[in-house]
Amino acid sequence: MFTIPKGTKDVLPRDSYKWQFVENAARETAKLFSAREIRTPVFEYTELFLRSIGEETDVVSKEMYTFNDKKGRSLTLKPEGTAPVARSYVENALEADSLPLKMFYFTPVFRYEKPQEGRLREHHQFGVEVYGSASYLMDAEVIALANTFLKKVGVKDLKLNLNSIGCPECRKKYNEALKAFLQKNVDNMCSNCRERFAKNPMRVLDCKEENCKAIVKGAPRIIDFLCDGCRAHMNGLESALKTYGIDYVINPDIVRGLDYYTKTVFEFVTTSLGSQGTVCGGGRYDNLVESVGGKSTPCVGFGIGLERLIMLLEKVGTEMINTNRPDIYIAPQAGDYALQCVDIVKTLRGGGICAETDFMGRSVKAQFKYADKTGARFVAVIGGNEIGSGAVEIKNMLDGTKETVRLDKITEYVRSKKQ
RNA sequence: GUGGGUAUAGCUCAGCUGGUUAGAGCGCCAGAUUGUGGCUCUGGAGGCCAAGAGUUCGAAUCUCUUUACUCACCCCA
Repeated sequence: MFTIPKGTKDVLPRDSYKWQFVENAARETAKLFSAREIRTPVFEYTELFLRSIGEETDVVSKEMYTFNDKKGRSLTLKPEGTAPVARSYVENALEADSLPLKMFYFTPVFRYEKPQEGRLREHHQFGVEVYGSASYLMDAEVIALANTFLKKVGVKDLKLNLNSIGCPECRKKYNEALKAFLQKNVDNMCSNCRERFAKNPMRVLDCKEENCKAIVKGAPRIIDFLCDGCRAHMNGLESALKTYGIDYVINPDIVRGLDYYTKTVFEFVTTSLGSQGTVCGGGRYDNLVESVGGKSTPCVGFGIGLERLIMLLEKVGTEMINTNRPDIYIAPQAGDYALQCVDIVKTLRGGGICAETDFMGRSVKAQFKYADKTGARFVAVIGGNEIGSGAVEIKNMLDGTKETVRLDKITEYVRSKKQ
């Protein structure tokens, strides 16, 4: 017996409607905001991710699926969706299109991690990336897009956490201040944090160790060290969010783990998913395009984890509309009528009706059960009476009522009733 | 990468201190008189009890190893 690789999941026929529901909502929302779809390959040259995400990050340093192809080129399965879009933007000179350019995508992303609740080695993201605008209005727009989508899909208890990690200039000052603050307690921190202190002191802030939590209390916050430009950006974003009517909390602790972020960072977080509560993460990355070889271009974007989102919807009991149901099931009264049923089904399908019939030689009763389970909206039995009279009783499976319809009018009948 | 936990039918789980043919619920299939679902009742199919080794007269049950899964840390979606 073969088993599925660790950290991956099949989407089964009985569940695929959930994905379709979420993806349709995402597409509709993207369209509402005039974002257009972009598709990039599942793998890229490894160098792209080293440059853009940052070699010191966990994602790059230990989580990438990297391999050599037959010509010895180093390729990597995409560990996130943003860098490939940046590569494509530069490579295809998309700045020649009118800016701002709003894009969205669906993509699998691969990270070699230890799987747990809400964390997989292959997961899927709905992502949005907007290029060309440095305005805080665009940050708000992108957040509003995410918010609209999440609302549309039916999640309620998500909290928007907002922070600014400044530009490289303010961050440098902040790191110095933070180090100075932590200096006296370095010896009392956990071993992880001692390392973090040296490499990236900001990471000490979200340590869960009680000791470190205590040490960190009262630490300077990046948000207090913003330069005038970054501060104005943040203030502007806040007022724009108020205009959109989107609630948020400033959370000085959120620091995204990818090096390309600047200024605005945000997360939509839930408490219903255990410790993997981040359903959507994003922010501004004004230096990414340049680091990938293009000309300096301001950008904002986010990624939403589809598995986590669907898990959340299941948990809070949101109804995901199942569109994978036959409109009508045509049941042969006995095997002799199978061909007549095929003929009727053929006609119905020609008219755009999703029609199904028996392929198992089952009794009428068993066919009704089957039709019920597949969610068929109507059922009609075809036998001697119907062929003789040219009319059939069509049963409405929702309320059990029946109506008599002429055999050559079934398509019109179902079409008029099905919406 | 670091720690816990769990492995028995398709799914969720019972199987007490080791004792004969391994159980339930759900699901699946089929019946409950004549061509009609959802409720109820009856019957049926389906398990090398994760794998390997050991202890024992005897192991799903005890011990060890392996593997898988899972949760938390880390990181992220």
